[in-house]
Amino acid sequence: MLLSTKGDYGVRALIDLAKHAGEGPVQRADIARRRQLPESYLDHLLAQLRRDGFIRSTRGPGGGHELTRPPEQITLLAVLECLEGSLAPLGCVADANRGGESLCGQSWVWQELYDDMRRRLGRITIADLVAHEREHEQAAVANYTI
Amino acid sequence: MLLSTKGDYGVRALIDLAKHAGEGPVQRADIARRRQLPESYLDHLLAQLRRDGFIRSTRGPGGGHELTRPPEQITLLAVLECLEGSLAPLGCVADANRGGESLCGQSWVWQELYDDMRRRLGRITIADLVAHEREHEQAAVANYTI
DNA sequence: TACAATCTCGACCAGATTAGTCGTGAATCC
DNA sequence: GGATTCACGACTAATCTGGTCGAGATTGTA
Repeated sequence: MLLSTKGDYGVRALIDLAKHAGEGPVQRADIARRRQLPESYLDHLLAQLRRDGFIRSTRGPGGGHELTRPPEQITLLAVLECLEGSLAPLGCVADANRGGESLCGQSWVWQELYDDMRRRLGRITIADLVAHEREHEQAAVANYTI
Repeated sequence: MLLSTKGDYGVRALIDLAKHAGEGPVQRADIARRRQLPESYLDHLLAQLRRDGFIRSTRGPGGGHELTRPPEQITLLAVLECLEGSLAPLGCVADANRGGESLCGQSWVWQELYDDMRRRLGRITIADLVAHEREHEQAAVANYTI
């Protein structure tokens, strides 16, 4: 498994924030409820996202979390590397890409795959994910009214 | 990290067997020495490869391990799925691809990436890896003689 | 038949990671 | 002052990783 729930949950949380952008801070409890995430675990993920500058948080009544940038400027790649660390498929590929040295046997295979994956994830933004989610809602509504 | 050392070591072992195909059984100790793997750990990997029909093993003096098929017919995909289980990047993708049900939020992204990776790995065989290794040896020798 | 070489298989283990929970404290608003 | 909300670190249980070890089965050879 390339990703743990950290990446998954974290992206879901950012989608939620993006969807409520411009409405003031969004509370942790609301994110957790809407996205079905354990709130106290979400806390850790938000902390990481804050440290890396994806969100800003304010305390006290009416406080909560907000994106620091428009969702069009937040790539899936950046978010996942923030929450998961390197996405390299194999240790030796990660080493090599951090200026390390030896590539292991089949790493030419992995390097290609890795580069391609990063390229793709670098082109997808949180805004894309929100758009996709909205489409699905639309579809659900359409089904409903027929 | 998508892969653990299991996949890595297992592939290395199969490359070794492919390189010595037609010379009779290859001993675990020799594979371990040549490929720099812990022998008793390699034991487990060979057991798994045997259960899945990639290799055949014989005991007693002169015994060892051999490929059951020509290396051109063994894909990297098959080997890795044998040793690592599903290569799906995310749990929900694995579920969906085993006839499961719900795909999670961003899974359209992952499904595409996953399909592409499987296609690629399905086209690479152990024979390709051996060829690649031989080339590198050639290159090393060439450097030497200059 | 004895013995040595090999694989076979399961038990065991230490350390890391994952996926959390919980509690205390700090900031903020009323 | 009290309620609300985030901040942060300690703690935990379960699982995975990357092994080691030992007793036993099988086979070739002298």
